[in-house]
Amino acid sequence: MLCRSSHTISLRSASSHGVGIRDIRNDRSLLAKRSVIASHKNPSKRRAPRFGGPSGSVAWGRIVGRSHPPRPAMKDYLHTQLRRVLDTFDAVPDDFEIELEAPARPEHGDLATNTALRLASVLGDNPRSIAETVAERLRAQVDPGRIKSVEVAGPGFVNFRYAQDYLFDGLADLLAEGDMFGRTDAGAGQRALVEYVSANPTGPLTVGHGRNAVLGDTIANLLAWTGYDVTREYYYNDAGRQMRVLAQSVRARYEALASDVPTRTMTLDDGTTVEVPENFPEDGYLGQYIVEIAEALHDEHGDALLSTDDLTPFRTAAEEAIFADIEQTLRRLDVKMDAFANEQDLYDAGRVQAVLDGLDEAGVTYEDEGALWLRTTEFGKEDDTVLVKQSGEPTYRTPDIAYHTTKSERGYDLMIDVFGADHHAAYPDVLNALDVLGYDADAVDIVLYQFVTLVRGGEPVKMSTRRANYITLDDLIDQVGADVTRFFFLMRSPGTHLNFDLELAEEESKENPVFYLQYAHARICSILDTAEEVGFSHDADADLSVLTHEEEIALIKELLRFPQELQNAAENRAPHFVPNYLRDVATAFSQFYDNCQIIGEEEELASARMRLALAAKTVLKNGLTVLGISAPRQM
RNA sequence: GCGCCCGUAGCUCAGCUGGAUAGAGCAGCAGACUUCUAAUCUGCAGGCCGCAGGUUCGAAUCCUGCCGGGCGUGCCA
Repeated sequence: MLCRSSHTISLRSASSHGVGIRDIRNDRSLLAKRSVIASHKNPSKRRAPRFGGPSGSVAWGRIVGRSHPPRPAMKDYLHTQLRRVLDTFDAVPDDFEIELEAPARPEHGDLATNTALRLASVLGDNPRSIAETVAERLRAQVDPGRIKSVEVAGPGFVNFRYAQDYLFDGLADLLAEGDMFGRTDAGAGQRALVEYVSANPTGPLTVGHGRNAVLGDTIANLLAWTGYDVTREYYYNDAGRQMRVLAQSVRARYEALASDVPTRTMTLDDGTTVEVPENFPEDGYLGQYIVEIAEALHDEHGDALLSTDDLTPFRTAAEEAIFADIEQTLRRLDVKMDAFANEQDLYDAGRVQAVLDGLDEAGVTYEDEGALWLRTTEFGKEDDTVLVKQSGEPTYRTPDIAYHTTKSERGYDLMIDVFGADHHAAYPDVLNALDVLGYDADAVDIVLYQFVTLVRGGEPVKMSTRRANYITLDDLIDQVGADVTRFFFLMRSPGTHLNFDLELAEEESKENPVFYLQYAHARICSILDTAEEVGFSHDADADLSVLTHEEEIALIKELLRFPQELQNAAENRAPHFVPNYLRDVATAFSQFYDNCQIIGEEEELASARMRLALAAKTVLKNGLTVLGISAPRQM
């Protein structure tokens, strides 16, 4: 009796006039989250108001990408110069792509190109001699104020060395830009939607959700820093089986509180047993938080809810309580959301129906064994996929497709989904369906991350989701702190399986790489303060050209890479580039600090070094900000 | 079986849109604090880049086939 579908699709009508949705439940969740979907009920409108808008999206903070055109990067400059040279060769194809990169070894210069090597077969000449010609022509046209030398080396590389004035100009720009340094405009004028977390409100966030949240939040930051107008969105399923079982779980606990209810013994997957109230669902949620929600309901309503068959009060109470918990956890991690979207609104707005109609019109669905199928075999899958179950209830995939159509219609140029590896089989269906329905599936980009395994002293931590005796994301933050948690999730590529050793994280938090970065920042703050206390000062027109020490030059070069690093990280959806780069910055600063004094030097040099230290602090601060990690003034 | 991810130093991982002598952190060994934060720095040691073929002037990187681990392959989400 408790087990009624919220959404029943009649297949009889599906085959002829398109499916109809009988929505038995009209009393929508009372959640404070207002929907982004409700305002897009009209599918014919392909363009939605700019983000925020009448949807009244809920936010607790956002970063809006402010565009700040940087001075043309050296890479771009040399790219142009090289292109001009290549145009003087007849046989070079127009679409030949010039590659410029920073060599691994400093003796190979600051930038290098393999152009001659790659042209050897095309031009039928040996790479060395092509390189000589290219280098010679470049030398004749390149601005000596920017490029000090153009040399041929190795098998035929052309290596470039920066003129020192270029470095000093760059450093001055960096300082002038301050907390804007690093921002670029590749995404200017474009809108991006990043969907992440998207955990259903059935329990506390897990460590896996944490990886998702931190990855998504940081990718959103990166896009904002590269000029995109970014919206951060959380989607959850509140209309399906999961929430029903959740409500049933709460109800069973509530009944046990309100009256004497017989218990029964339930056997779990791992063979252990647990005593539950008689009416507790077979696949119910066993966590203590369910009991607490039931207790709160009982405190408020007494036994009054015993008489109703309606699950709504239980579901609503659970959803509200759990979402409050989830938001609290996300806040601790400084994970920001602009908007929430839910499944129920998609039904209410007719969007699920519209998808089924559209797919039907496209002829990619059929009815069999009482279910409605999507012909995924035509997209290269082994089997077709069920869209609507025999019970008349759509599978999660169907509203998922509908949700993505609403994203497209809201006019985003780029849509990123952050999914756990367990979703990799599902998202191709969504993309293919979008394509069939006439949406631009190419604008959707999926970031898949591998699972997190908690390890203690080399041994995997045994966790049972069923029992809810797992270490939650909150627990993890309690143990190692928000900064370490974020950093750990960000320092490795999403594609690699993450072994999170709790013992190591607790014991060695002092040795944790995140402290290395924070320490460098704090140290700079202290150095600058101390220098000022003893009477040194610096201002914007300090002469930077006195910075000629090897470590000073190396540090400047490292700092100037920052905008490009952020851009690479954003383009590749690879947040882990940033911690890796920042470690190099911190190292370069420490080496500078080790070799170069401020206090005790003559005033001009001291001022210039203070400016350089300030620049390093700026890059560390900005980088940590992108990562959502604090940059303390002292440690 | 099929699909996707992973396999690099003792450990955890970068590097993978092909480039020059394969890197970092931790662990190990040896050094550096009367000096602006030693949570730091310097040096040493540590590698058939899972295996075998192939493509290329050049392969950790691309292709094929194996081996090993993970995740999928639900009318669960």
